Amino acid sequence: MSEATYHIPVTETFVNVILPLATPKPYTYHVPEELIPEVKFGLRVEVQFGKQKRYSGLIIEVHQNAPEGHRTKPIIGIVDDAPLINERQLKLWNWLAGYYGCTLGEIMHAALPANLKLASETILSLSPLYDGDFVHLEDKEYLIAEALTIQDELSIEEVRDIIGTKTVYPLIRAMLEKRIIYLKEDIKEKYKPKSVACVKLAEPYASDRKQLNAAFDKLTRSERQTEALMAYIQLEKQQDYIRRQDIYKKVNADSSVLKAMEKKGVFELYDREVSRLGSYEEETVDAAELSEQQSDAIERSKTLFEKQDVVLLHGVTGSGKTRVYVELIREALERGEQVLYLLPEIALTTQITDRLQQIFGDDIAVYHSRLNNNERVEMWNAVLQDKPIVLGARSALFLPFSNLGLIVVDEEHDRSYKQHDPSPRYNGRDAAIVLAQLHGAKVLLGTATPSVETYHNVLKKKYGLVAMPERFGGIQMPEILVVDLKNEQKKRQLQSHFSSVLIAELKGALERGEQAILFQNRRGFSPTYRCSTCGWHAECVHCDVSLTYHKYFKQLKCHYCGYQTALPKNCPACGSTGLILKGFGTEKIEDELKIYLPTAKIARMDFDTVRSKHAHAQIINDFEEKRIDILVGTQMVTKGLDFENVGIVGVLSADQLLQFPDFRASERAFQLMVQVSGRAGRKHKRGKVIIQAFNTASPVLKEVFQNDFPTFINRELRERNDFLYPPFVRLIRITLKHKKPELLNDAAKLYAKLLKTALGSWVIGPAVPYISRVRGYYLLDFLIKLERDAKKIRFAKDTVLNSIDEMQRAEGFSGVRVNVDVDPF
DNA sequence: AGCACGCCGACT
DNA sequence: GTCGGCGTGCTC
Repeated sequence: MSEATYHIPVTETFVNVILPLATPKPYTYHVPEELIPEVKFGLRVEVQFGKQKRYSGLIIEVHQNAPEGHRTKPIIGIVDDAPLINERQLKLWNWLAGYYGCTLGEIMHAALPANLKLASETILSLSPLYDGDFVHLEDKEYLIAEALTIQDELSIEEVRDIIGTKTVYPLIRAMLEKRIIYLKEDIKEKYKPKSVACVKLAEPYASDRKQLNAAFDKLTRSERQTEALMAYIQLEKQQDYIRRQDIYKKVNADSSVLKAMEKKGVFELYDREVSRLGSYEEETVDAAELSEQQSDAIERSKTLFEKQDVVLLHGVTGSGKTRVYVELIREALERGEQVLYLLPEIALTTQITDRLQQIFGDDIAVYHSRLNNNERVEMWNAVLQDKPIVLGARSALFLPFSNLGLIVVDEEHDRSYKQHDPSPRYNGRDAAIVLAQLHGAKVLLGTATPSVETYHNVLKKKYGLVAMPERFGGIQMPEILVVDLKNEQKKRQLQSHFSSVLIAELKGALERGEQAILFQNRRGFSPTYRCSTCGWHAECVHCDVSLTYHKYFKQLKCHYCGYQTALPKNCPACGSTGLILKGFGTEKIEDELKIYLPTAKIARMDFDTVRSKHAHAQIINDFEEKRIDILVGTQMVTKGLDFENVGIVGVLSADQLLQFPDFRASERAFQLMVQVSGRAGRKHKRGKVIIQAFNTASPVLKEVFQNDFPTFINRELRERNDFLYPPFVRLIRITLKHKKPELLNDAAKLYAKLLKTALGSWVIGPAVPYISRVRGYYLLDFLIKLERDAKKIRFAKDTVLNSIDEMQRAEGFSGVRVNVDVDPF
């Protein structure tokens, strides 16, 4: 043999992995030889990240390019058999990260169900090498060692609790060195399939029924066992699989009976994995017959879709938009395509889900915030296995669709499509349009009150338009009355917050057996508690907001951070006892209505009354079944509810809607008032809407009153154009946060300089926002207005992000938190 | 998001 | 002095 040993040049294989963290970029790991054939896009791999933590990350690239400048760690293992995401999803993620200025990790964190994101936990145990002599231990070491004799394992968090300090690592390291304890890093699969205890026939009986007699012969001595076998044979005819529980119920047996039969070789006991997602058991029904307007809308949508990707279905409340969606969904299914139907979270009531399930049965799955972590994983898997229709809130657009043909974005105008708090701050409607493009799918935006940007896109012919101006079944639009509260006050007819007209109409409705909905855009009893002598008012200690009085809890509460405190009897500033509650919320309306209408059954629907899991559905159900006469509520009562017997809808204070301090106040007020009006008068009779206002001169009120969308949209577009607001410009809001106001100011000055050097006069700020402090953090805002020019916008976003880095690199500013919000309103 | 390192104020 | 909090930088 020659001296030259043939060294086969093995090219190393690497994978780029995203971790569900806010780190800016993917990380590169090398792949051990034995795993090379298995790695591919979309699989989760277990990797070490940092000194000891391990995570499951997602492979987004497999390549042979060794990274320069640093070593790589190996991947520890592969978690999945099949990819968890597809390439289109990654494209969507990349678009979101680029557009909304966040990291892929943050997107991944938002996109994947919690139970698919695995992270290791550090666990302490008592070392078997340790002799158990506690004498030489320090106090804290003793505490830990003692705890470990009681329970075998401790998490880091538990150690912190025992010691009572935040820093525990030095202690842990010391104990490790003394070999008192050892550490293990556990990464556990969090998803647990649900299984049920089942039973089946053992062989040979399972495959050869003729031998069943022999089985019966084995059981002659036990009546129970014979019965159980008979029960099995009977159940088998109706069910695909038989739960042991089914047998127990039928023959009053317990596990001992089946165990005995297993021993005799008649039955086999096994556990079967079952879905947590309920299946639809009832017969599906045909959708209702189409009205002429609906057939026209369907035809027109289809024609428009030949040339356009996005169509707005502008249909008044009660026009039957859902019926149009149903038809278009059905046709997409017939073409073998998947459909995503998006709704704002709180409109995802059983009213809409039941209706669609009756039509589509098990073809539809519902994805909403009430699902638990295991159910979410099962939804994810169901979509991986090509579930045809998904109905869900905005996060449903992260599900692993392979073949979308249609996305319905219902209540397109609804602002809760925009996520505000944790990054990614994305708009579900806009992301849905991008997702559709990636699939070559069509988007149907539906609403009775189109958003200004959507309608602008219609006017620019970017989107098609289908209008449904008539209500279904020839029902009339409600009659709208605007009541001038100044006038009522002058005539001394105002009873608390109720005009004489409203009270009279409510009484009339009750007498006729009709129901009513009252809308007040504030929860709690009273939004301010103030001193009539010196003007002091109760404020949150952590936030720059006034505290709301909640009568039920007898507490003042902060709606931003949850802080609560008792009502002081004397003014903390001047000692005066002249403290008064000012303003009103839903709780007060409910309370006082009971005085004026003592016989009415009144209920309230707001954040405070729907906290528990089924409360929301319960209230809606009670209202449907007429156990409630008058429903008082916040915006919740405006969304996605269809009731048949609502004679009166009241808006208690239109002023509050119109006074909001941002450029969307008019738009939102118009939408809310029209939406809530739409709840009135569905069957047989024309409904009435009563809008109370002190300032009746607002053009928006007139536009609502006259049901005049064209005038509203024209006026609104003109104003947006004049004052440079969306849709004529793009907005980016940057919020800087820090606990120390002086430091925040200095950081903001530096940041302002950096931004303004690059972007000039488009930068507005730093400005103290409407709420200047939240949860102990002071806030300063920047607003950037940008021309709608892709290159300039890209440049601006890069500048925004780079300047954050630069600002934070400056001495002392690294602790300044920064939120970037693209299209913030 | 952790975790280590290093600086600094409040205790023995 | 030293302990523990907190700001800062880094993780393939």
